[in-house]
Amino acid sequence: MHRTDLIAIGELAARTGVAVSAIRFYEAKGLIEALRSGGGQRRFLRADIRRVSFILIAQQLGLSLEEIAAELARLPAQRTPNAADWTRISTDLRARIDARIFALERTRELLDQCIGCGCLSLKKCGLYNRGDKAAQRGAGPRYLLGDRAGEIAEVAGSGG
Amino acid sequence: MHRTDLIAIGELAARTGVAVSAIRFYEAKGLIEALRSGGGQRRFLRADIRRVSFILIAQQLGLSLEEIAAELARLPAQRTPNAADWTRISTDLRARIDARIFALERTRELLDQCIGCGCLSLKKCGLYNRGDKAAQRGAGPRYLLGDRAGEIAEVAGSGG
DNA sequence: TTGCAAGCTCAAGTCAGGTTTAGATCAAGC
DNA sequence: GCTTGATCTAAACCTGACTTGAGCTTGCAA
Repeated sequence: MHRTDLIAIGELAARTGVAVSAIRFYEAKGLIEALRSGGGQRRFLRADIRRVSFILIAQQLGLSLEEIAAELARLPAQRTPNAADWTRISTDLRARIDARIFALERTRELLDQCIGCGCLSLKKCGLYNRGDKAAQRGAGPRYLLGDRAGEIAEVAGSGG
Repeated sequence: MHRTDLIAIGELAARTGVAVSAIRFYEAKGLIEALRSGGGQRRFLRADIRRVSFILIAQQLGLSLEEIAAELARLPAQRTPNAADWTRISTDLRARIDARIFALERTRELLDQCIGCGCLSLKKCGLYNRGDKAAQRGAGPRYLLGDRAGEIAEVAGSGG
């Protein structure tokens, strides 16, 4: 542990490619924690570079910040995720990807049937009927309920 | 053409499973058009049931309302999309699905490599380096730039 | 004719994931 | 000691896709 083990927010930003404002935002959301200098400036551990990079990866895989926070909360605070942690987490993530691929393949099948018939029929079209189910889930913006990525998986999974 | 060829907003909502407020919203955005009754209430053509169902399907495939509006604008106004229209459009959509599946498969490959090594390394990790690129795209919420669904396709497509 | 569900408009609110701005303070080099 | 650049906080703003609410009108059936 050298004295340079603590880094400023600007360096963390530079190292991860994330904007300074985003890092503050992540801290506010509880995804990362910061120590403070005498003058009140944030000081991060080098380990936080990995934490932030994990956030970026998980985001790419479609997790919301809330879900990411939940994953990170399972790690010992302020510790770099080690190989075992990462294996567990990334195995979970892989299952998500598998589900999304499966759902898209199912969507493609349905679409192929649609291309064939050209009907866009409310009664018969598998694609439409999935949308219909989604719409009947109740109030609230469907977008926010996860219909962008998650919905397709769920509906296809439940046998449309 | 019976006299019941025109339907009220409530019926359109019921037939499509979309909230009345959402239909008004779509009209405001120019995705659909409404005639008006003597008293000023909206009256839709039955064909609009198909238009709305198309909106739902396209949304499931990740198109924004703006993109959907663009697709719909290419159709003759107030006409039911016919088989030829639908074939063209759905073939386009199929290409999108293919791209997304491909991108996810690539992501899965990278993740599998990661599971093996457990490094989460900034230098070596394919997943992380993609995130890094995304972060460097400039200002604005990455989420809104299409990184939720589109980004993965683009980055993987451009040869990672 | 009355009663009430369904419809109308317009403005404002919501949610995620941040960015931007303003005005003040800190840290470091010369 | 001074200047300059980095950082601080708090609040406002942004996009997309809607919903909610207030206050008022239509339309249809009994």
